Amino acid sequence: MTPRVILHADMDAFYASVEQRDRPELRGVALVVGGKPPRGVVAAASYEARRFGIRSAMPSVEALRRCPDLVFLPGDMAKYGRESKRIFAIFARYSPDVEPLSLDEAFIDVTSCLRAHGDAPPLEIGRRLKDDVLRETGLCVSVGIGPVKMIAKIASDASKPDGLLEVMPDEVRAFLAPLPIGRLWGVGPVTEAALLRAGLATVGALADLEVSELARRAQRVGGGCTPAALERLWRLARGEDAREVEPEREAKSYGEENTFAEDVHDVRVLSDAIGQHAEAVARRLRKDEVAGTVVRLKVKSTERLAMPGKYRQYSRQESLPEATDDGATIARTARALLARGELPMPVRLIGVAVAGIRSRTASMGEQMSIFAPPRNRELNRALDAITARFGAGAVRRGAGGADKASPTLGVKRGE
DNA sequence: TCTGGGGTCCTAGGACCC
DNA sequence: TCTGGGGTCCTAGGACCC
Repeated sequence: MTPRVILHADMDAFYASVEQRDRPELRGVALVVGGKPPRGVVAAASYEARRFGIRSAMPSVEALRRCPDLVFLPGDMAKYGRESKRIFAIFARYSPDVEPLSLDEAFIDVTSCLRAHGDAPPLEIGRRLKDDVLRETGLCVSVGIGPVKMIAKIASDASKPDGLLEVMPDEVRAFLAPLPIGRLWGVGPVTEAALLRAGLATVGALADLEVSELARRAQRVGGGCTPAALERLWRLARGEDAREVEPEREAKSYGEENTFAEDVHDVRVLSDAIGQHAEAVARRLRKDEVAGTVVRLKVKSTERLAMPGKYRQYSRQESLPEATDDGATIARTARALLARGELPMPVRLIGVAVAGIRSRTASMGEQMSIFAPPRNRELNRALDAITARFGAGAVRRGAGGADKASPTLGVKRGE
Protein backbone atom coordinates (compact mmCIF):
# COMPACT_ATOMS: atom_id res chain seq x y z
CA MET A 1 0.00 0.00 0.00
CA THR A 2 1.44 3.33 -1.00
CA PRO A 3 1.53 5.82 1.84
CA ARG A 4 -1.02 8.58 1.83
CA VAL A 5 -0.14 12.24 1.46
CA ILE A 6 -2.17 14.29 3.91
CA LEU A 7 -1.86 18.03 4.35
CA HIS A 8 -2.96 19.85 7.47
CA ALA A 9 -3.56 23.55 6.78
CA ASP A 10 -3.97 25.84 9.76
CA MET A 11 -4.29 29.61 9.58
CA ASP A 12 -1.87 31.61 11.74
CA ALA A 13 -3.63 33.52 14.55
CA PHE A 14 -6.68 33.55 12.32
CA TYR A 15 -9.09 36.03 13.96
CA ALA A 16 -6.29 38.36 15.02
CA SER A 17 -4.71 38.27 11.56
CA VAL A 18 -7.99 39.10 9.83
CA GLU A 19 -8.36 42.16 12.07
CA GLN A 20 -4.78 43.31 11.44
CA ARG A 21 -5.21 42.84 7.71
CA ASP A 22 -8.38 44.95 7.64
CA ARG A 23 -7.27 47.65 10.06
CA PRO A 24 -3.74 48.83 9.32
CA GLU A 25 -3.61 50.79 12.58
CA LEU A 26 -3.68 47.44 14.42
CA ARG A 27 -0.62 46.05 12.66
CA GLY A 28 2.30 45.61 15.01
CA VAL A 29 -0.07 45.92 17.97
CA ALA A 30 -0.45 43.40 20.79
CA LEU A 31 -4.13 42.47 20.52
CA VAL A 32 -6.48 39.65 21.32
CA VAL A 33 -9.87 38.68 20.03
CA GLY A 34 -12.04 37.37 22.82
CA GLY A 35 -14.03 38.18 25.91
CA LYS A 36 -13.03 41.02 28.19
CA PRO A 37 -12.22 40.63 31.86
CA PRO A 38 -13.36 39.56 34.34
CA ARG A 39 -14.98 36.47 32.84
CA GLY A 40 -13.71 36.44 29.29
CA VAL A 41 -10.95 34.34 27.79
CA VAL A 42 -8.61 34.88 24.85
CA ALA A 43 -9.85 33.29 21.63
CA ALA A 44 -6.92 34.40 19.46
CA ALA A 45 -3.79 36.42 20.16
CA SER A 46 -1.70 38.35 17.66
CA TYR A 47 1.95 37.39 17.48
CA GLU A 48 2.80 40.71 19.14
CA ALA A 49 0.64 39.66 22.10
CA ARG A 50 2.26 36.24 22.22
CA ARG A 51 5.57 37.87 22.98
CA PHE A 52 4.07 38.65 26.38
CA GLY A 53 3.25 35.00 26.88
CA ILE A 54 -0.39 35.53 26.01
CA ARG A 55 -2.05 32.42 24.60
CA SER A 56 -5.43 31.23 23.42
CA ALA A 57 -7.76 30.09 26.22
CA MET A 58 -5.94 32.27 28.74
CA PRO A 59 -8.25 34.25 31.04
CA SER A 60 -8.42 37.82 29.82
CA VAL A 61 -7.52 39.20 33.27
CA GLU A 62 -4.31 37.23 33.13
CA ALA A 63 -3.59 38.48 29.59
CA LEU A 64 -4.14 42.04 30.71
CA ARG A 65 -1.83 41.53 33.65
CA ARG A 66 0.91 40.40 31.29
CA CYS A 67 0.38 43.29 28.91
CA PRO A 68 -1.44 46.35 30.33
CA ASP A 69 -1.60 47.96 26.87
CA LEU A 70 -3.30 44.93 25.36
CA VAL A 71 -6.05 45.75 22.87
CA PHE A 72 -9.25 43.69 23.22
CA LEU A 73 -11.46 43.15 20.17
CA PRO A 74 -14.86 41.51 20.52
CA GLY A 75 -14.50 39.66 17.25
CA ASP A 76 -16.80 39.41 14.28
CA MET A 77 -17.80 35.80 13.68
CA ALA A 78 -19.77 36.63 10.54
CA LYS A 79 -16.66 38.13 8.99
CA TYR A 80 -14.48 35.18 10.01
CA GLY A 81 -17.09 32.88 8.55
CA ARG A 82 -16.94 34.65 5.19
CA GLU A 83 -13.16 34.55 5.27
CA SER A 84 -13.32 30.84 6.08
CA LYS A 85 -15.43 30.19 2.98
CA ARG A 86 -12.84 31.86 0.76
CA ILE A 87 -10.06 29.80 2.30
CA PHE A 88 -11.94 26.53 1.98
CA ALA A 89 -12.69 27.34 -1.66
CA ILE A 90 -8.92 27.43 -2.19
CA PHE A 91 -8.44 24.16 -0.30
CA ALA A 92 -11.07 22.55 -2.53
CA ARG A 93 -8.96 23.28 -5.61
CA TYR A 94 -6.28 20.99 -4.21
CA SER A 95 -8.44 17.94 -3.51
CA PRO A 96 -12.06 16.93 -3.14
CA ASP A 97 -11.09 15.27 0.14
CA VAL A 98 -11.12 18.21 2.56
CA GLU A 99 -12.15 17.68 6.19
CA PRO A 100 -12.77 20.90 8.12
CA LEU A 101 -11.74 20.87 11.77
CA SER A 102 -12.83 24.43 12.47
CA LEU A 103 -13.28 27.70 10.61
CA ASP A 104 -9.58 27.99 9.89
CA GLU A 105 -8.19 24.49 9.84
CA ALA A 106 -8.55 21.43 7.63
CA PHE A 107 -7.08 18.13 6.55
CA ILE A 108 -6.57 17.82 2.81
CA ASP A 109 -5.85 14.36 1.42
CA VAL A 110 -4.08 14.82 -1.91
CA THR A 111 -3.10 11.17 -2.40
CA SER A 112 -5.57 10.56 -5.19
CA CYS A 113 -4.82 13.75 -7.06
CA LEU A 114 -1.03 13.86 -7.14
CA ARG A 115 -1.19 13.43 -10.90
CA ALA A 116 -3.54 16.39 -11.21
CA HIS A 117 -0.83 18.43 -9.54
CA GLY A 118 1.62 17.45 -12.27
CA ASP A 119 3.28 14.87 -10.02
CA ALA A 120 4.77 17.71 -8.04
CA PRO A 121 6.41 16.67 -4.77
CA PRO A 122 4.12 17.16 -1.73
CA LEU A 123 6.29 19.96 -0.40
CA GLU A 124 5.78 21.86 -3.65
CA ILE A 125 2.00 21.35 -3.40
CA GLY A 126 2.10 22.77 0.11
CA ARG A 127 4.12 25.72 -1.11
CA ARG A 128 1.56 26.49 -3.83
CA LEU A 129 -1.28 26.25 -1.35
CA LYS A 130 0.41 28.73 0.98
CA ASP A 131 1.08 31.11 -1.91
CA ASP A 132 -2.53 30.92 -3.14
CA VAL A 133 -3.95 31.64 0.32
CA LEU A 134 -1.60 34.57 0.90
CA ARG A 135 -2.18 36.08 -2.54
CA GLU A 136 -5.96 35.71 -2.49
CA THR A 137 -6.71 36.53 1.16
CA GLY A 138 -3.65 38.34 2.48
CA LEU A 139 -3.45 35.78 5.29
CA CYS A 140 -0.78 33.34 6.34
CA VAL A 141 -1.38 29.61 6.60
CA SER A 142 0.94 26.94 7.97
CA VAL A 143 0.97 23.56 6.29
CA GLY A 144 2.09 20.23 7.70
CA ILE A 145 2.43 17.15 5.50
CA GLY A 146 2.53 13.55 6.64
CA PRO A 147 1.37 10.00 5.90
CA VAL A 148 -1.38 10.14 8.54
CA LYS A 149 -3.62 12.85 9.97
CA MET A 150 -1.94 13.23 13.32
CA ILE A 151 1.54 13.62 11.85
CA ALA A 152 0.32 16.29 9.42
CA LYS A 153 -1.31 18.11 12.30
CA ILE A 154 1.68 18.05 14.59
CA ALA A 155 3.89 19.06 11.66
CA SER A 156 1.84 22.16 10.86
CA ASP A 157 1.89 23.09 14.52
CA ALA A 158 5.64 22.60 14.77
CA SER A 159 6.25 24.74 11.69
CA LYS A 160 4.31 27.84 12.81
CA PRO A 161 4.24 30.67 12.03
CA ASP A 162 4.21 30.83 8.22
CA GLY A 163 5.40 27.23 8.27
CA LEU A 164 5.75 24.39 5.82
CA LEU A 165 6.98 21.01 7.01
CA GLU A 166 6.85 17.53 5.55
CA VAL A 167 7.48 14.44 7.63
CA MET A 168 8.31 11.43 5.45
CA PRO A 169 6.94 8.01 6.45
CA ASP A 170 10.37 6.76 7.52
CA GLU A 171 10.95 9.87 9.63
CA VAL A 172 7.77 9.59 11.67
CA ARG A 173 9.15 7.77 14.71
CA ALA A 174 12.19 10.02 14.98
CA PHE A 175 10.01 13.12 14.54
CA LEU A 176 7.64 12.09 17.32
CA ALA A 177 10.07 10.59 19.83
CA PRO A 178 11.45 13.75 21.47
CA LEU A 179 8.08 15.53 21.72
CA PRO A 180 6.63 16.01 25.20
CA ILE A 181 3.76 13.61 25.81
CA GLY A 182 1.24 16.43 25.95
CA ARG A 183 1.76 17.17 22.26
CA LEU A 184 0.09 13.92 21.31
CA TRP A 185 -3.35 14.57 19.87
CA GLY A 186 -5.80 13.50 22.55
CA VAL A 187 -3.54 14.01 25.55
CA GLY A 188 -4.86 16.96 27.54
CA PRO A 189 -3.89 18.26 30.97
CA VAL A 190 -5.49 15.39 32.94
CA THR A 191 -4.01 12.56 30.90
CA GLU A 192 -0.68 14.35 30.65
CA ALA A 193 -0.38 14.58 34.41
CA ALA A 194 -1.29 10.89 34.77
CA LEU A 195 1.22 9.80 32.13
CA LEU A 196 3.96 11.91 33.71
CA ARG A 197 3.30 10.25 37.06
CA ALA A 198 3.69 6.89 35.36
CA GLY A 199 7.07 7.92 34.02
CA LEU A 200 6.01 8.60 30.43
CA ALA A 201 7.28 12.08 29.68
CA THR A 202 7.87 11.88 25.94
CA VAL A 203 6.05 10.42 22.96
CA GLY A 204 9.06 8.17 22.40
CA ALA A 205 8.87 6.73 25.92
CA LEU A 206 5.29 5.66 25.29
CA ALA A 207 6.05 4.36 21.80
CA ASP A 208 8.89 2.19 23.10
CA LEU A 209 6.68 0.19 25.49
CA GLU A 210 6.03 -3.43 24.63
CA VAL A 211 2.41 -4.29 23.88
CA SER A 212 2.51 -6.76 26.74
CA GLU A 213 3.41 -3.95 29.14
CA LEU A 214 0.44 -1.74 28.26
CA ALA A 215 -2.21 -3.20 30.55
CA ARG A 216 0.10 -3.11 33.56
CA ARG A 217 1.20 0.43 32.74
CA ALA A 218 -2.43 1.56 32.40
CA GLN A 219 -2.93 0.41 36.00
CA ARG A 220 -0.03 2.56 37.05
CA VAL A 221 -1.30 5.54 35.08
CA GLY A 222 -4.79 5.22 36.56
CA GLY A 223 -7.02 8.26 36.54
CA GLY A 224 -9.49 6.94 33.99
CA CYS A 225 -6.78 5.87 31.54
CA THR A 226 -8.15 2.45 30.64
CA PRO A 227 -6.02 -0.17 28.90
CA ALA A 228 -7.98 0.49 25.70
CA ALA A 229 -7.35 4.22 25.97
CA LEU A 230 -3.65 3.71 26.60
CA GLU A 231 -3.36 1.38 23.65
CA ARG A 232 -4.94 4.00 21.38
CA LEU A 233 -2.41 6.56 22.57
CA TRP A 234 0.38 4.02 22.17
CA ARG A 235 -0.55 3.53 18.52
CA LEU A 236 -0.62 7.28 17.94
CA ALA A 237 2.77 7.57 19.63
CA ARG A 238 4.10 5.10 17.06
CA GLY A 239 2.65 7.17 14.25
CA GLU A 240 -0.15 4.71 13.59
CA ASP A 241 -3.34 6.63 12.89
CA ALA A 242 -5.84 4.81 10.71
CA ARG A 243 -8.41 7.59 10.68
CA GLU A 244 -9.26 8.72 7.18
CA VAL A 245 -9.87 12.22 5.98
CA GLU A 246 -13.67 12.48 6.03
CA PRO A 247 -15.03 15.25 3.82
CA GLU A 248 -18.72 14.91 4.69
CA ARG A 249 -19.07 14.94 8.42
CA GLU A 250 -22.50 15.99 9.61
CA ALA A 251 -23.03 17.76 12.91
CA LYS A 252 -24.26 15.47 15.69
CA SER A 253 -25.54 18.18 17.98
CA TYR A 254 -26.44 21.87 17.95
CA GLY A 255 -26.06 23.87 21.13
CA GLU A 256 -26.06 27.38 22.57
CA GLU A 257 -24.86 28.42 25.98
CA ASN A 258 -23.85 31.54 27.87
CA THR A 259 -21.97 32.47 30.98
CA PHE A 260 -23.79 35.19 32.88
CA ALA A 261 -21.99 38.42 33.66
CA GLU A 262 -22.95 37.77 37.27
CA ASP A 263 -24.05 34.59 39.02
CA VAL A 264 -27.80 34.11 38.73
CA HIS A 265 -30.08 33.35 41.67
CA ASP A 266 -33.39 33.88 39.89
CA VAL A 267 -35.04 30.93 38.14
CA ARG A 268 -36.96 33.31 35.90
CA VAL A 269 -33.69 34.58 34.45
CA LEU A 270 -32.64 31.00 33.74
CA SER A 271 -35.97 30.24 32.12
CA ASP A 272 -35.67 33.29 29.90
CA ALA A 273 -32.14 32.36 28.85
CA ILE A 274 -33.38 28.85 28.02
CA GLY A 275 -36.00 30.41 25.75
CA GLN A 276 -33.43 32.44 23.86
CA HIS A 277 -31.04 29.52 23.47
CA ALA A 278 -33.85 27.22 22.33
CA GLU A 279 -34.93 29.67 19.64
CA ALA A 280 -31.34 30.16 18.46
CA VAL A 281 -30.74 26.42 18.24
CA ALA A 282 -34.04 25.89 16.46
CA ARG A 283 -33.19 28.57 13.91
CA ARG A 284 -29.91 26.85 13.12
CA LEU A 285 -31.62 23.47 12.81
CA ARG A 286 -34.13 24.88 10.33
CA LYS A 287 -31.43 26.68 8.39
CA ASP A 288 -29.58 23.37 7.95
CA GLU A 289 -32.83 21.51 7.29
CA VAL A 290 -32.28 19.06 10.12
CA ALA A 291 -34.06 18.22 13.37
CA GLY A 292 -33.19 16.36 16.54
CA THR A 293 -34.76 13.95 19.00
CA VAL A 294 -32.79 14.73 22.17
CA VAL A 295 -32.96 17.93 24.19
CA ARG A 296 -30.10 18.53 26.61
CA LEU A 297 -29.86 21.09 29.39
CA LYS A 298 -26.49 22.09 30.79
CA VAL A 299 -26.01 24.02 34.02
CA LYS A 300 -22.73 25.15 35.49
CA SER A 301 -22.84 25.94 39.18
CA THR A 302 -20.49 28.27 41.00
CA GLU A 303 -18.88 25.40 42.90
CA ARG A 304 -15.20 25.17 42.01
CA LEU A 305 -13.47 21.88 41.35
CA ALA A 306 -9.90 20.92 42.14
CA MET A 307 -8.71 21.81 38.61
CA PRO A 308 -8.19 25.57 38.46
CA GLY A 309 -10.90 27.34 36.49
CA LYS A 310 -13.24 24.35 36.56
CA TYR A 311 -16.74 24.43 37.98
CA ARG A 312 -19.19 21.67 38.81
CA GLN A 313 -21.48 21.03 35.92
CA TYR A 314 -24.77 19.20 35.54
CA SER A 315 -26.51 17.90 32.47
CA ARG A 316 -29.96 16.46 31.98
CA GLN A 317 -31.43 15.21 28.76
CA GLU A 318 -34.67 13.85 27.42
CA SER A 319 -35.49 11.94 24.27
CA LEU A 320 -38.53 13.09 22.36
CA PRO A 321 -40.89 10.75 20.51
CA GLU A 322 -40.26 12.73 17.32
CA ALA A 323 -37.50 14.90 15.97
CA THR A 324 -38.09 18.62 16.36
CA ASP A 325 -36.78 21.90 15.00
CA ASP A 326 -39.27 24.00 16.94
CA GLY A 327 -37.96 26.49 19.48
CA ALA A 328 -41.06 26.36 21.66
CA THR A 329 -40.86 22.56 21.94
CA ILE A 330 -37.15 22.69 22.73
CA ALA A 331 -37.68 25.41 25.32
CA ARG A 332 -40.56 23.57 26.99
CA THR A 333 -38.52 20.37 27.24
CA ALA A 334 -35.46 22.19 28.58
CA ARG A 335 -37.52 24.05 31.18
CA ALA A 336 -39.06 20.77 32.31
CA LEU A 337 -35.52 19.40 32.74
CA LEU A 338 -34.62 22.45 34.80
CA ALA A 339 -37.67 21.92 37.01
CA ARG A 340 -37.11 18.18 37.36
CA GLY A 341 -35.09 18.46 40.55
CA GLU A 342 -33.12 20.76 42.74
CA LEU A 343 -30.08 22.37 41.23
CA PRO A 344 -27.52 24.15 43.35
CA MET A 345 -27.96 27.88 43.04
CA PRO A 346 -26.58 30.24 42.03
CA VAL A 347 -25.87 29.39 38.42
CA ARG A 348 -22.89 30.55 36.39
CA LEU A 349 -23.81 29.21 32.94
CA ILE A 350 -26.80 27.71 31.22
CA GLY A 351 -26.96 25.92 27.89
CA VAL A 352 -29.44 24.16 25.64
CA ALA A 353 -28.49 21.62 22.99
CA VAL A 354 -30.30 19.33 20.60
CA ALA A 355 -28.78 15.98 19.61
CA GLY A 356 -30.01 12.92 17.77
CA ILE A 357 -29.73 14.94 14.58
CA ARG A 358 -31.30 13.68 11.37
CA SER A 359 -32.00 15.32 8.08
CA ARG A 360 -35.48 16.62 7.69
CA THR A 361 -36.16 14.86 4.42
CA ALA A 362 -34.77 11.48 5.49
CA SER A 363 -36.77 11.65 8.66
CA MET A 364 -39.97 12.51 6.85
CA GLY A 365 -39.49 9.58 4.50
CA GLU A 366 -38.95 7.25 7.44
CA GLN A 367 -41.79 8.11 9.69
CA MET A 368 -43.81 10.99 8.26
CA SER A 369 -42.56 12.98 11.21
CA ILE A 370 -43.41 16.63 11.46
CA PHE A 371 -40.95 18.70 13.38
CA ALA A 372 -43.15 21.38 14.77
CA PRO A 373 -46.77 21.46 15.74
CA PRO A 374 -48.59 22.76 12.63
CA ARG A 375 -49.61 26.02 14.29
CA ASN A 376 -45.94 26.79 14.98
CA ARG A 377 -44.66 26.18 11.50
CA GLU A 378 -46.05 29.42 10.04
CA LEU A 379 -44.63 31.35 12.98
CA ASN A 380 -41.22 29.72 12.61
CA ARG A 381 -41.10 30.61 8.93
CA ALA A 382 -41.91 34.19 9.78
CA LEU A 383 -39.27 34.27 12.54
CA ASP A 384 -36.64 32.91 10.18
CA ALA A 385 -37.47 35.50 7.53
CA ILE A 386 -37.24 38.39 9.96
CA THR A 387 -34.01 37.09 11.49
CA ALA A 388 -32.48 36.68 8.05
CA ARG A 389 -33.23 40.33 7.32
CA PHE A 390 -32.58 42.04 10.61
CA GLY A 391 -30.40 39.68 12.67
CA ALA A 392 -30.94 37.42 15.65
CA GLY A 393 -31.73 40.21 18.10
CA ALA A 394 -34.58 41.58 16.01
CA VAL A 395 -37.33 39.34 17.22
CA ARG A 396 -37.95 37.15 20.19
CA ARG A 397 -40.79 34.90 21.14
CA GLY A 398 -42.37 35.57 24.51
CA ALA A 399 -41.14 37.86 27.27
CA GLY A 400 -37.52 38.88 27.31
CA GLY A 401 -35.13 40.26 29.89
CA ALA A 402 -32.08 38.02 30.26
CA ASP A 403 -28.61 38.92 29.15
CA LYS A 404 -27.94 38.32 25.55
CA ALA A 405 -25.66 35.37 24.93
CA SER A 406 -22.09 36.45 24.29
CA PRO A 407 -20.69 36.16 20.79
CA THR A 408 -19.28 32.84 19.79
CA LEU A 409 -15.55 32.61 19.50
CA GLY A 410 -13.66 29.42 18.96
CA VAL A 411 -10.28 29.07 20.54
CA LYS A 412 -7.33 28.32 18.39
CA ARG A 413 -4.72 26.71 20.52
CA GLY A 414 -1.11 26.40 19.59
CA GLU A 415 -1.11 28.47 16.45
C1' DT B 1 -11.88 40.16 42.51
C1' DC B 2 -9.56 34.37 38.69
C1' DT B 3 -11.14 30.52 32.72
C1' DG B 4 -15.97 31.07 27.05
C1' DG B 5 -18.63 28.73 23.66
C1' DG B 6 -18.74 25.65 19.90
C1' DG B 7 -18.34 20.83 19.48
C1' DT B 8 -16.65 15.27 19.49
C1' DC B 9 -15.80 10.96 21.58
C1' DC B 10 -15.63 7.62 25.36
C1' DT B 11 -17.21 5.20 29.53
C1' DA B 12 -20.33 3.19 32.64
C1' DG B 13 -24.60 1.82 34.77
C1' DG B 14 -29.39 0.63 34.30
C1' DA B 15 -33.52 -0.69 31.64
C1' DC B 16 -35.26 -3.67 28.49
C1' DC B 17 -35.58 -7.38 25.09
C1' DC B 18 -34.63 -11.91 23.30
C1' DT C 1 -36.45 -21.76 45.00
C1' DC C 2 -33.52 -20.11 40.93
C1' DT C 3 -31.65 -16.79 36.87
C1' DG C 4 -27.06 -16.43 31.64
C1' DG C 5 -25.48 -13.50 28.19
C1' DG C 6 -25.63 -10.43 24.32
C1' DG C 7 -27.40 -6.35 22.16
C1' DT C 8 -29.30 -1.84 22.23
C1' DC C 9 -31.00 2.35 24.00
C1' DC C 10 -30.95 5.94 27.42
C1' DT C 11 -28.73 8.99 30.64
C1' DA C 12 -24.90 11.37 33.05
C1' DG C 13 -20.38 12.74 33.34
C1' DG C 14 -15.76 13.72 31.86
C1' DA C 15 -11.68 14.52 28.79
C1' DC C 16 -10.41 16.68 24.88
C1' DC C 17 -10.22 19.77 20.68
C1' DC C 18 -10.41 24.52 18.49
